Amino acid sequence: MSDPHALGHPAAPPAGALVHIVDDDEAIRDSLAFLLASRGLVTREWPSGEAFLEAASTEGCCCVVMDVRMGELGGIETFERLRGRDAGTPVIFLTGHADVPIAVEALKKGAFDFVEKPFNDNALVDVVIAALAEAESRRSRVAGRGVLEARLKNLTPREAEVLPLLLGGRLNKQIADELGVAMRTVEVHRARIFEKMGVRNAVELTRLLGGAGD
Amino acid sequence: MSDPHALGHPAAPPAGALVHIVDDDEAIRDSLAFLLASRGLVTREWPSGEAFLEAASTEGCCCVVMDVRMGELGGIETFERLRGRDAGTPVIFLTGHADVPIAVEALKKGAFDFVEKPFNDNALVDVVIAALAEAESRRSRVAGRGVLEARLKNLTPREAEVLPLLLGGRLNKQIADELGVAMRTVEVHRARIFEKMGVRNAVELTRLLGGAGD
DNA sequence: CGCGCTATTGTGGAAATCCGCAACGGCCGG
DNA sequence: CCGGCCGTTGCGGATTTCCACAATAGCGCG
Repeated sequence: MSDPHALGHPAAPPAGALVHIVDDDEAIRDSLAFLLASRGLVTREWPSGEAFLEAASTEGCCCVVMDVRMGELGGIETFERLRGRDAGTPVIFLTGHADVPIAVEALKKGAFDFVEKPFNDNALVDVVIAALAEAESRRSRVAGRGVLEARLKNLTPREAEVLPLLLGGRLNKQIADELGVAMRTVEVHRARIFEKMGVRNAVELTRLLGGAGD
Repeated sequence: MSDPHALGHPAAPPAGALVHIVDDDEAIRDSLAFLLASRGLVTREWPSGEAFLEAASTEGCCCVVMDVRMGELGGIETFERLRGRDAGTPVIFLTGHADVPIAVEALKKGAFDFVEKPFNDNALVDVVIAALAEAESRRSRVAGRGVLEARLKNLTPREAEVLPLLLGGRLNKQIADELGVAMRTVEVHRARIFEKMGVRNAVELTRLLGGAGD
């Protein structure tokens, strides 16, 4: 097992972070919870993939440590269902069986890491802390995108029509010709777009949206 | 083993594509070469990681199919050295030993795929073709970046100084104040930047460079 | 020394952008 | 019916951007 996204030794976990432990073996769950708690991490135990999916909230900053092999619903399948509803939560798989295709599949599907038992305690905790940092990073990105999308949704239909033309570097005169309106009208739309998007000019808007206004 | 980056059934490989086969077992090399040739792929065999690194050119569109365990220089180490000099060539690892940590490590280090022997012939060919498509895609991206960097290098020192200010959405007057020059001077630099970067206005420039002018 | 390049600056004029103020018409909901 | 919102347009004026033409000074290289 390797140190996955090592940027140096992982620091303290984000505030309010939670580690979900999903395993049908109670002894293992408890043992993991004890280990993580001894490093100041808050955990929540789940006896099955179903239980986890049914009742766990992954809204706050959290990650999942999950066994690959479980009763009805296996770890990989649980992971896929989780991704369907929340793709931002990092998942670390544990397995007691050397199974390369499963490991490859999990990682390619986006699992954060894949750990064979028995594992080194310190190394696993480091992976968990790194996963929590990644979870926090993903949340920040998603939040920023949400603000942007809300602002875009606040544009009127006509403003939304002008936006890509504006981002294309067109003159007001050209846009007016294309839409069959007066140049003054384009100026009004333009000013309203800047105001709603919280920018001062076309360059700031372009930096904010890049190619996303197409 | 899974279909890695499946976008549907992989099409024909890019023109001029080459598959490097790196394995110290000659029989396996020949067998692989035969299989890939039967699907119209051009191959080149290498008996060791050293031989491959020393004499192989990875400039054109190509990918590598490599055994994990080899004599002196192992597959993973060969891969790391290759990445040090050319990070764009996709590498597919083959292994006859179930070894999860190695698989996890390889994928996390950026390997394209990891395949256990014995493997399904058709599936392996599909992975190779997908890897070649990925190689082509990476080359296009790198080429585009090269053109951009050449243009940026063509700017005079003063122009390079004005660029980030321009991309920050600043007025010519503000830039002039900050640099302690006349507004006319800023206009000249600005016009020269547009000309050299092949754009017509600040919006086009911003789209081209995004935040990269900082 | 002459040439090319870089950096700077001024003049005058045109085009583009920005915007306050004002107004009109249509649509929708309370 | 009235008010709010959307879309449109005009006027006049200010600011900003763009640029042809012209010029100077400094530096490096053949």
